[in-house]
Amino acid sequence: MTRSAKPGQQVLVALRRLIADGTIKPGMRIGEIATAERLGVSRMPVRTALRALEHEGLVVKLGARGYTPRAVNAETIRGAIEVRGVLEGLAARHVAARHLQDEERVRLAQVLACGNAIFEKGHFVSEDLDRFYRYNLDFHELLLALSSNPSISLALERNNHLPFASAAALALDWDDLDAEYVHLRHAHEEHMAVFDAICAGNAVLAERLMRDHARAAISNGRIFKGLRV
Amino acid sequence: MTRSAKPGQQVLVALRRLIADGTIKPGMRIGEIATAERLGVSRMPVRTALRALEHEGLVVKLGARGYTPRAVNAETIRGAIEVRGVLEGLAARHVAARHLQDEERVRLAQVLACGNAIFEKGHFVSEDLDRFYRYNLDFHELLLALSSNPSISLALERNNHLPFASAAALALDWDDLDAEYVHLRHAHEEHMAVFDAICAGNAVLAERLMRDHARAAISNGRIFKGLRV
DNA sequence: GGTGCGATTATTGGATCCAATAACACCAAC
DNA sequence: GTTGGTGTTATTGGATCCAATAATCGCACC
Repeated sequence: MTRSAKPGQQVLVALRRLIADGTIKPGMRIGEIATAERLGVSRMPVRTALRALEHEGLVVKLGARGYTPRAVNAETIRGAIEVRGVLEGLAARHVAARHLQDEERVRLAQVLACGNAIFEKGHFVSEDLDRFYRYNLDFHELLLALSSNPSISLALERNNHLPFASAAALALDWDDLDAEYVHLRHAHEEHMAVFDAICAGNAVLAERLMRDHARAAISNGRIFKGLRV
Repeated sequence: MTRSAKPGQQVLVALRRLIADGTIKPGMRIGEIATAERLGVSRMPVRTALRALEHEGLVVKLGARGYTPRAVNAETIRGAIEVRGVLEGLAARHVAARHLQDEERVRLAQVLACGNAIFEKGHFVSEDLDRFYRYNLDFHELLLALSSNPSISLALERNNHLPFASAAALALDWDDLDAEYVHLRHAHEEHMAVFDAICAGNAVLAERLMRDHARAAISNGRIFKGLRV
């Protein structure tokens, strides 16, 4: 570990990376001692990190023989995305049900304006993927923040740790910008539809649109292209 | 701690109790050293337990000065129950959508038969509250198990740690058995309605009924009677 | 040759020790 | 009198050490 941050955080992010990029595959043992030596730290931060990852659902315990990455297949991800859709749908319903203050509506509109700015020139350049990533994250997070129900974010945290399950996971295809343009523009239009439903105070419509937004991510098979199933 | 179990589990349940019964109120500091001495164990299991409780959302960190119980008011609980309703609704929808195997339907019916047995004599004796508690838990857990989406259970675990938020929290009134009878019988009838919708393959109805089942727990003001708001 | 029991070994969980850090208090200077 | 800085102290995070436990390997007996 060349990073100079605190050992605890180092180990946490290092393990997440090792699991995410497949260096440690499901079925392989993750022992405290071996991991500690591998990362050049003591066993203690490794222990802490493993307990944390277990709580996040990224690893599972193997009795007295350490941990192993949780086996994650397409079905698991589909389920996690469905959970996200339902919870974000609940958030959208709440936001639509209580009438927003002007200041709050303006903040939402500003985020959406960022989205419009990305698409208005009619095509993508490669930086636009980064811009969309940022905009997309902002929209989803602001919606949760406006829902005034912290339990929703809390329940979502776990799913968001699973690869491909969070709203941040877009599985962007950096080679086919035109295809991404039409696809992500569609997602952006769904965002705007949710916004319209919220402004109209149509709670059930806002919820359904938000759910469909997640379902679109499921039916979009390209999400799984990077996954070894 | 007089218990002879493993220190780690001891500390975890001890802290949960101390927080649940109000011995440690929100705002009070929970330090590793003080807690370790109080429970007669080393600082290590206390540290582990506090990290776990933080992941569960029961305590929050106070910078470098330990932890404190998360302030939980009626609004928080309402939000958590709503999350539970949405997630259990999703489970019910899944169960209704895929057609159950006979063996699975029988298991559900058996659980419901336990419920019928509790109510058929037309009134409650005090043991019936325990029996209903067990039956209620079985029903909710079986539904989650049958949903074939482990992400739902995972997302629910956090909420279930909040007091009064889980399906196990019924806030039973041990003094007014007759009032409990009519109230819990209503809950039981809701369970049966969900079962009927599942057997009929009516997914949207099953989901709505399950949501309403949780909403009923919200509108049931007695849930909050034990809460210092 | 297979199975069961025992011993050894590896690995996690707990305790104690040490270092780094952040809060608090006190003192001095403006 | 107030404010800023410095020193002390308390508290968490990390490392090392120790004990308990479970798994594996080997040997003996059936």
